[in-house]
Amino acid sequence: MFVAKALDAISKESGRIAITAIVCNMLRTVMETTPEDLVAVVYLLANRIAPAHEGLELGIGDASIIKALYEACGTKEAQIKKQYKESGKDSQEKKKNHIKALLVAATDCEPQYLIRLLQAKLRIGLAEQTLLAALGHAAVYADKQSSTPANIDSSLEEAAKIVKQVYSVIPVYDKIISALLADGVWDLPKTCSFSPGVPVGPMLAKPTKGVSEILDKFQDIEFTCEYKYDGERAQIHYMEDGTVEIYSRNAERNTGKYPDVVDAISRFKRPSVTSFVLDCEIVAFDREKKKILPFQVLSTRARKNVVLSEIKVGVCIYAFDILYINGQPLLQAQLDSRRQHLYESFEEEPGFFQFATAVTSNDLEEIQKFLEAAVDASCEGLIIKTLKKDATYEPSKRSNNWLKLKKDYMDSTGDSLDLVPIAAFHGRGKRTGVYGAFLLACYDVNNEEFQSICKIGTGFSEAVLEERSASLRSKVIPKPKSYYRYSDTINPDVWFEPIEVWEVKAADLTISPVHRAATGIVDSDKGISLRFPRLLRVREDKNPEDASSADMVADIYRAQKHNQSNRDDDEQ
DNA sequence: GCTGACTGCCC
DNA sequence: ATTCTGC
DNA sequence: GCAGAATGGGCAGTCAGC
Repeated sequence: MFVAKALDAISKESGRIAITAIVCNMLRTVMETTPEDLVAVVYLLANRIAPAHEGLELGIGDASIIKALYEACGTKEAQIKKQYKESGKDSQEKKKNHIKALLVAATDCEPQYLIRLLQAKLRIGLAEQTLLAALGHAAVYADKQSSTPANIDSSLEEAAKIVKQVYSVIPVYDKIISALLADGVWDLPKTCSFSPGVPVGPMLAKPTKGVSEILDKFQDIEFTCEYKYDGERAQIHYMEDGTVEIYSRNAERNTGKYPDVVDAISRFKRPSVTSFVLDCEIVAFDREKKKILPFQVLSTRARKNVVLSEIKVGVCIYAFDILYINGQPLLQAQLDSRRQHLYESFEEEPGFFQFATAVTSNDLEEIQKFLEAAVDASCEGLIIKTLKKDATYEPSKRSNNWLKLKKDYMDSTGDSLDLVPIAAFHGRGKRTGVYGAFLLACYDVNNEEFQSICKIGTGFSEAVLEERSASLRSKVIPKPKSYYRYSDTINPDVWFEPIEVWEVKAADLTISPVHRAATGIVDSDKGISLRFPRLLRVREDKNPEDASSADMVADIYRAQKHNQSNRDDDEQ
């Protein structure tokens, strides 16, 4: 099959330029021969079946693929599973071969079905941004009049930029492609542009290690600081006809999850406002105690067809930006002007709708204090934003105009623990042949046992991952030790002797349904786990018995803002 | 009707 | 989410 | 610095099997 061959060619290339060229050529061919197929081909390459906000999903994951392969080829399931996980590369190949073989043998609708299986992850170095660039390039070639060979390269670059920009504002391939085929790239920003009701890619922030780095990056620029709330990013669209849509960070339609938010709009919107697009964070909120609740509480909310009267977790909207007001897009406006619109157009209602707490200062100590205050108010940290210059809203971009500062990014602060790898999982893709993730444990001194606390799979350079895999491979044991505490549902590929100690950083500690650290100390039968665990370094100087103890884990958990039962234990 | 595995989507 | 890496 | 690809905890929703 034509597409399959192209994918194969792409997977053999590593350079983005080469990949873009292959995709571009494929798209050109389709445009010239069967333009009506272009949308389908693009969706195929994008690994999607519909725009995110339309909420279609496949419901096919690894487990189903393994089973399907089993049923289709009659190989033993266990064997495939083994190949698939154990020797990733081999199994990747085999899997591909299986699918290839099936494609060859397939009839009628089968190929389509099998290709869908592939959709889980393409992992061939082609993703959205490259596809968009290729689409732009292909459109230049299709536009015979304008492209003079002399400046073809800059034309290609410009076209890629246009397509990416347009996609960030209206992420609907169907619309972009039909506009592209009808009127070409150069007019695309006019023929296909932002429209209320369609989610805009939310602007993202770059991680930053400390206040001094911020002052460094924003040397002569005016900037402002805001609390970074720990909830769910939301983009609220309010249309002229009164319709409301709420979109997630990844452009999923969340309207049905937040009827309470929809209901509150008429109260916090000023009467003069006839339409808007609001950028905000939805945060779980205890209105009786007037307290922000942890993300984990927010995530227990029902997600589909929620009925207003049955809501158990109240929610407060923290608004921080506005992209559209009364028919006028504000994406090109500077933040100070967008903020002015924001403050003028809405009214705060404590516990329901508030503006993100903000301070404008360039004093290191003041910002440091503001960060402390943010953490004290149950926030993750700060977002620091340019205010008047280079301060437009840049959809989908992790722009330098927004920086995020969290306590756990800073070298000197944040929770770091010393933990013992007791098991591992075979890596896939570029981790083939080494372990892809490890199961970590703390040490319970009292019971002399190692209790699982989290898995870890990030923070390793390739070299370190190679070293640790080699080192631990010689410590594999056939069965877990009797003094390992873990859940049966974990199912690692290999178990280890307790030998090494790794220093691990985390953003938070959470009560876990699966991990066993400190079980019986803060909760009678649930353990503690880590949020966003990553490897800092290997502690060559420590023995497993010197790892963080269950008691220490419990202490760190209790020290977290959210978990303090009352305020009496705070220092004066 | 309940349970557990799987999936998708939040972070 | 966080992190690393090829280009 | 971008883009992509490794990987984390944990929730509700879904569905097969008991």
